[in-house]
Amino acid sequence: MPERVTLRDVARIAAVSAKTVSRVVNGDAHVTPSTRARVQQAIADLGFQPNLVARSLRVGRTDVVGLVVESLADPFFARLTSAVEQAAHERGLAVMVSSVGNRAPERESVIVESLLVRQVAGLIVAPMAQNSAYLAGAGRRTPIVFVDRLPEGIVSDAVLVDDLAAGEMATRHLLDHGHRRIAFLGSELRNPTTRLRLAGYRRALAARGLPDDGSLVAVGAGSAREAGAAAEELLAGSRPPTAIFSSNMRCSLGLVPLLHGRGRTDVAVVSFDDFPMADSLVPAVTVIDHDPEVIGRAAAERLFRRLEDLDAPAQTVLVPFRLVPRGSGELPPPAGHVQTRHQAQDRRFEQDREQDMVHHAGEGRASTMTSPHAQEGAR
Amino acid sequence: MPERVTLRDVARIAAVSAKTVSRVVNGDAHVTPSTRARVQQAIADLGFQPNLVARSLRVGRTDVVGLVVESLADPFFARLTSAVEQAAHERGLAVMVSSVGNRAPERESVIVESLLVRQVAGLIVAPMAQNSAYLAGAGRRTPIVFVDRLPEGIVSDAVLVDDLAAGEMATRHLLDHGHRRIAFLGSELRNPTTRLRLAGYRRALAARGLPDDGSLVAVGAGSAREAGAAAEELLAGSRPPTAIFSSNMRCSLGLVPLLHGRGRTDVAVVSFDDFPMADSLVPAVTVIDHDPEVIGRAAAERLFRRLEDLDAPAQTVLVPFRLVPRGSGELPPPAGHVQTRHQAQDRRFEQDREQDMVHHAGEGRASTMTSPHAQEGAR
DNA sequence: CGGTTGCTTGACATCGATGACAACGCGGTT
DNA sequence: AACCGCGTTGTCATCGATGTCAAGCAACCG
Repeated sequence: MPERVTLRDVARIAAVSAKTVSRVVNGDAHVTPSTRARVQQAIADLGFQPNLVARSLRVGRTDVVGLVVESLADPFFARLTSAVEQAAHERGLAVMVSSVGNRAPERESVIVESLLVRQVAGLIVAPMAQNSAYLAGAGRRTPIVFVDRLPEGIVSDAVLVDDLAAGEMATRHLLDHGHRRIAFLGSELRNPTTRLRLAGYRRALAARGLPDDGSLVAVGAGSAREAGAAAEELLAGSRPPTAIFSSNMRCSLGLVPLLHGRGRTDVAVVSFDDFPMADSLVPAVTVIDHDPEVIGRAAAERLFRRLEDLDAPAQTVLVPFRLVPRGSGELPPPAGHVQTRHQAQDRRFEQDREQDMVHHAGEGRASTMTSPHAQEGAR
Repeated sequence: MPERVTLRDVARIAAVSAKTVSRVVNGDAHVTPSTRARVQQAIADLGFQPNLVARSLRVGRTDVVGLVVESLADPFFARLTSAVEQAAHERGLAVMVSSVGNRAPERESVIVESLLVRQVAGLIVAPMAQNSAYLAGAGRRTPIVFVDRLPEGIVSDAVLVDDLAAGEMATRHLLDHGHRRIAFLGSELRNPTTRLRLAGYRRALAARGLPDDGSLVAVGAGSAREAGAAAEELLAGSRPPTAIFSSNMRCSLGLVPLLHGRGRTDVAVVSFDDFPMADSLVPAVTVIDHDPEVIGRAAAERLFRRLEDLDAPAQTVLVPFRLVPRGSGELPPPAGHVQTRHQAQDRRFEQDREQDMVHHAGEGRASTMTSPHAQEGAR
């Protein structure tokens, strides 16, 4: 077992003090070229590598950022993680990831604490817990950026897509293609994301004066399988929907195979979240695309800036989304259901919301961006 | 900014020494119930949380494992990461991930070193570099488990699928369905995985006395797009293949959409690596399925055992794979090409290799498992 | 009742690096 | 020649926890 090489070993070989070695290692200018060379030679000879744990203890902070997501097996979070990792790496920071698992939102606080005791410099959290107030204390020491979901009970930096506007756009897209019975398929309602997308769905219906038919709203599916079952039930109803807005990827991964399996590819579908192969199916699946890489990078950048200025007011960053028409969302309702037909058929992207939006949240109140931005979607 | 609470603060409040607080925190039995209670009270009052960085410095090792993969955006590695993270979490270990990116295998050593200086307790590495000998020195201090690819130039623990046997099985499957002109689609040949799968392909052909036609081997595609282009070229040849063995997911994600786009779904396809939606396409895609979760967990378990016994001989663990027939791999060659037709049509899994194989590598030589196991696949 | 055992508890050094501050050497000034 | 200033280098303490070892104390024994 080779011995560990420390600063002092190098110092001894180079016949200088440990402090001087430290200076060389850290690129301090106050070292004469000759000593510097001697030290560097000794470092090379011994293969010295500084112990970042010791440095972290001394300087009181690590160069590690913590990332808490629901599941790394979920492609959305995987790509988000990938982007965070890349951005961090560019700044010389490492990333510790922890996944909460969709079973137990209450595990979130345990996971977060396990990162905090490891003295991470900052945290990026995709909150599962209904209320993130428990993080308020921690957030005073360790900056936290929330992603994907707006945290409740805490004012902090956040990076989000405008779920309400996106939900509204998806629904309006189906309305524009003549559908009047549009179902909403979603996961747990305790998830704020689902709630906002549902609110967008309802807003779009209301804008056309359509009733909000509770029998068309199927929420609670925790897995793709359950989502498929929920969809099956919807279609088996007495007045089945002619179109379905699937409000997240998990739902879509349940819904789409079901439709194909049952030969019901006549049902129009818009999926929130793009997914692999969505464009190879027949018909290809129309999606709301929001790029997890963009979200991840934005969150990382936000965190970096926060690390440089701990006292700036909290900011909420909204990242762009767009609707990608591919076929499934442009299917007409069956004859007898058709009522009107709008344009927007051949445009590659119905709307590309190139918002570079940055909102400044007030000191004292939670930042909110639901109302102002949901409006813009109107086309 | 709230002050940092340390052991000594707790000690002062509880009127004991720092050491005693340390004992309570670490569950040391040699503390009387009454002092223990007093200390616990003080800990609770102050909200003390131990500083793991300081502890790590003192005990000389962190409770973090490092994971190096090609790309977290790749679902295979994402799921592998997820499994590693879960297994680690169960042991109270954190995970630092770093992705190398497929552009620059030479970055691998930089990434590995950035984890080593952070004093990770162990490493799990999916090697990109052609030669991993540079890790030999590091591996003496920090245990390393290689996954997915057999490292070259170093003897170490490894967790792998038997790529050669799997490549052979995929090819034989196509042969069994009457194909005689079978193409091989793969990424860079410097990747040992690709090389082994190609070797399996050739072995299967040779076993039937078929020539190894170089014009049917398309390798080098670095992206899905390139794989699609390569496939297009194959099909445009004068004697095009009637079947294609796509040797990894990236290739499949290029190949399959291309075939659908060109209306060439008559070409038989077996894909190495399952991918989302593979079973919803028409025809559904026959795949060699090897579970990244199983690999990840196996690698983590291997690492844990290694951490407990640093001197045991290196082990190579082979994880099971299976061929999942779904349609695309069972397509017959077009009339005039048909020669024979075998059975094995309706069995759900052609073979489920429930190997729980553990190989013990000799001390002095690289562990190899290519020859013994490739044989078993014969059916 | 002295000595021994056994348990609880504390003093101190230590892990490896770095911040604060001082000493030192050298050249230039008056 | 004594002094000053400046840049290089070293000494020492420190970050927060834990291993070592010994002191302190009670019970128990002969």
